[in-house]
Amino acid sequence: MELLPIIKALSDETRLRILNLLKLGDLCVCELEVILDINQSNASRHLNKLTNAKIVEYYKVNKYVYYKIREDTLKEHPFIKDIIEKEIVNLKLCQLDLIRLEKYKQSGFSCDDLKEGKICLD
Amino acid sequence: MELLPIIKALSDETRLRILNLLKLGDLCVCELEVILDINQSNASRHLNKLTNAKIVEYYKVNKYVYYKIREDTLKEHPFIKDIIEKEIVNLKLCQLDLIRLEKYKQSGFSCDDLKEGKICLD
DNA sequence: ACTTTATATGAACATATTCACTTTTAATCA
DNA sequence: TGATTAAAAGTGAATATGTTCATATAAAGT
Repeated sequence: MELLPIIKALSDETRLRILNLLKLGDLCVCELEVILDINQSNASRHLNKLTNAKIVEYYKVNKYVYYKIREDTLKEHPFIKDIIEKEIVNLKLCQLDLIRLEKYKQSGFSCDDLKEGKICLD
Repeated sequence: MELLPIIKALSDETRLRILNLLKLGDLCVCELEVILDINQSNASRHLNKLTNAKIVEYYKVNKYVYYKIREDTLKEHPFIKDIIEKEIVNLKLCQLDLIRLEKYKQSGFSCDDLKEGKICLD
């Protein structure tokens, strides 16, 4: 509905990186922190912007808050989908993030393990 | 090529309004000033941002600088075209701008008349 | 050459955004 | 109930962005 807040929400590299990861599946805040190597406060704020723009939404599972892309908004504003699927792919940082995401997934670790430094994605 | 500067250039209402007008044909700076009712400095700066992002380009005719949308960039980044053609249309201000553009065109006046206050678009 | 004028740019200011650090909230688990 | 903890929210500093006024530039017309 609100075009400008959407474009503004998309005009930040960290937020594009977040969408780049969420494109492949829901993730909770602490997972995003580790994979993107950003602090909790930052992650929360950027997720809040994306939420306000209705680009993502969240749901809770136990202690964790999972974020996911809102398909209804993507359907209403196809250009967002276009950016996420076709444009972001070319950003170097996003490509590296995907490698880190893959490492994380293959590690078999869960959120509970993250904060204990059990995982090194570098 | 540079995604983020493009999205940032699009994340401002005045610049979207400019693109909304240029979509229907090239316009010079002074025409944009009058139709959008913004001052010259502002117009110039916003046009500069759009130019840097390679969304528009300019050419000179006599004393006037005309701006036009860069079709090559739109082809390379279809989401821009999508925003200009399908999204902007819903912005109230853009709709009003189109009415003013129409009035200007039908007035038969040229750039040379603009500064003399011969035209009232309200 | 001089003046005019369309556009660009510099400087100052106001506002908005981002970030790190800290505190709060709310839920979970002992 | 009390402790723990994931996430959100407050604060202030740093940076970025937008606006205006004044001036510069560069081309056109006289």
